[in-house]
Amino acid sequence: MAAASQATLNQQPLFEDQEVAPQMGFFSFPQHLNYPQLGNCHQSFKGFIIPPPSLAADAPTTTNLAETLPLSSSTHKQREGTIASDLGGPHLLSLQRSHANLWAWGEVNECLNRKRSGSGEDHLGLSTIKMKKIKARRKVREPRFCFKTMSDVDVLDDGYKWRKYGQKVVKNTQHPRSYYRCTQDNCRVKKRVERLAEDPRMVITTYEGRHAHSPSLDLEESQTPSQLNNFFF
DNA sequence: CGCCTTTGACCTGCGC
DNA sequence: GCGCAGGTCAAAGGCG
Repeated sequence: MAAASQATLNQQPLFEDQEVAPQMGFFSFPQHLNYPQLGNCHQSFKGFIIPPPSLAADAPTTTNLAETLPLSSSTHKQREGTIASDLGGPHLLSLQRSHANLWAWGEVNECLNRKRSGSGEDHLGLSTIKMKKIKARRKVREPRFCFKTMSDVDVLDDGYKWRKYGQKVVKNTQHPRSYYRCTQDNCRVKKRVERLAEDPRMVITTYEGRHAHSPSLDLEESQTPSQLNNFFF
């Protein structure tokens, strides 16, 4: 795997700018989410951690890397190039910064805020009230991870078996959002798939929760006990 | 027959 | 309290 992708959420971010580094990181598809099918292959799904959408009231529903990251152009281009070369194709892309991803962002931000001395508002202007609301909702939400890919097919082959349990037309979008649930017994992981309104070629996938089992492909093929031990933080 | 998708109804949270 | 929008349920039907 490329050196630039070595940093994960739990590791030292690869940023020169220490002011923004704690909030963002260049990472491989998070291992703790247990998607080896996505995270370990060459076209591993990588992206950028982007500040929570709730921190910017006028933030667009979705963003792209160039618009979002407060990095120097040279830094950005360098990383962008890394992504392109790693992918070797039109696959990978960026995390999405949407309402659907809000709880996940809240979780990331909460961790970051523990390191900071709190005041009425945090460094990015998030009000205490808003934070409380986010935390209140998070009580009933599993951690989420969201990313977008350019793909003709809606459902990515992540190694797990999913059963569709709902579809909903989302306001101001032409394409319906599909809801999937892991078919494994006792596994409550969910997945949402929708196409980007601005660019229907882009598929936005949101995972909610963590699998407590291995991908179905692994079950059928080779699986070692050590692999089974890697599912949790 | 079992598993899956479809789809309308229902539930829930949130903003006003 | 009301209405809206997102999320979920569950019955019905399709498919292998």
